[in-house]
Amino acid sequence: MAVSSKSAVAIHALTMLARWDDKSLTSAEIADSLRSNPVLVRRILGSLRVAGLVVSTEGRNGGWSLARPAGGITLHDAYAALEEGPLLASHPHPPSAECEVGRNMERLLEVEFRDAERAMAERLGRTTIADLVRQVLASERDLAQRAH
Amino acid sequence: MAVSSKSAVAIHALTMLARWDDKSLTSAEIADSLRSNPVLVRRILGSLRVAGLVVSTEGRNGGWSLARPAGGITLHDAYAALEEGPLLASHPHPPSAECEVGRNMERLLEVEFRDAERAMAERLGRTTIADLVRQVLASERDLAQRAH
DNA sequence: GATAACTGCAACCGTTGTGGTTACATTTTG
DNA sequence: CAAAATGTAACCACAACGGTTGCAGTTATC
Repeated sequence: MAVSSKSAVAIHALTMLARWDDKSLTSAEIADSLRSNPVLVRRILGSLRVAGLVVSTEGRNGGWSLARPAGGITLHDAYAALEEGPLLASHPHPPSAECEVGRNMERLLEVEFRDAERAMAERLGRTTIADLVRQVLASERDLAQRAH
Repeated sequence: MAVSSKSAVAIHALTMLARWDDKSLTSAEIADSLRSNPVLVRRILGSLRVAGLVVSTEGRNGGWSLARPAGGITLHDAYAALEEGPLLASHPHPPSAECEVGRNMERLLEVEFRDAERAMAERLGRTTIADLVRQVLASERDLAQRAH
C-alpha cells in the first residue's frame, strides 16, 4: 500500500458530486457516505479546488459542486491533484560517483520510472467521473431488477 | 513520492551484481556504491533472496550473486519482491452502504486501480537488469571516448 | 440583527513505514 | 584461533496519514 487513500476519497467525492449535480453537497454529506470526517473531506476537496476540479460556496446552504462536466474529469486528474512528486522514489541520496554503476544509475532509473508512471497515468486518464456515475447507475438498476 | 526507495536500491544492487557477475559482492561493497549502510543492503537483498533473485553465502569470502541470468530479471521482479499489497490504496474503511455511490465505489475503484497498476507493472517488466548493464557500459564507453 | 449552517484552517494525536545505526550471534575461510 | 562475512534484533528520528477538536469567517434565513 504505497499511495495514500486520498485519491480514492477524492474520486468517491467527485462521483457523488456528479451523481447529484443538480444541487451542491456539503462536506458532512460526503463524509457520511465515506464514513469519515467533514474536515478530512474539506481538506481533500480543497486540493481539488486548487486543481480547478470543484468549486465551493461558503455560508449557509453552501457546499461543493463540480467545476466542469464530469465527462471531462479523469481519475488521473484527481490523482494528480493530490499526489505530488514522482510515484517511484529514486535513491534516498546520490550514489557514489566512484562506482561505474553508481554514477549512471540515477539517470537510467529516472527514465524507467518516469515511463512506468506515465503508463499508469495514461490508464487512469482513460476513465472519467462520468463513466463511474454511469456504472453506479447501471449497478443500481441491476440491483432493483434483481429484487423482483 | 509514494513508493519507497527500496526498489531503486534493489535495482542498483542487482545491476552491480550483474555487472561483476564473475565474482560475488559483499553488502559493504554495494553499500559503498549506494553511500549507504551494509545492514540496509542486506535487508533489501534478503527480500530479493526470498523472491529467488539472488543467492548469498555466509562466512569469509561470502557475499551475494544473481540467482539467474540478468536477462531474466526485470525491474518489475525487483519491485514485486519489495513492495507488497496494492499500489493505489482504496478507502481506509468501507463506505456507507446506505449511499447509492458508497455501496458501489469500492468495487468499481478496485477494477480501475488494478488496471492502472497492471499498466505500470507491464512497463517495468519490459526492462531487464541486463538492459541496464548494457546502458551502463555504453555510457562508460561514451565517457571514455569523450575524454580524448 | 440574531441565529443556524456552512467553509476554512490551524493545531494536535496515535500509528505506521522509512532510512539509518549499533550490537551481536553465526558461519566460513585462511 | 582470528578475520571476514551474513543474519537479525533492537532501537532512533522523521515524515506522512487518517482522524479529531476547536474556532474564525461567511452567508442565508428567521
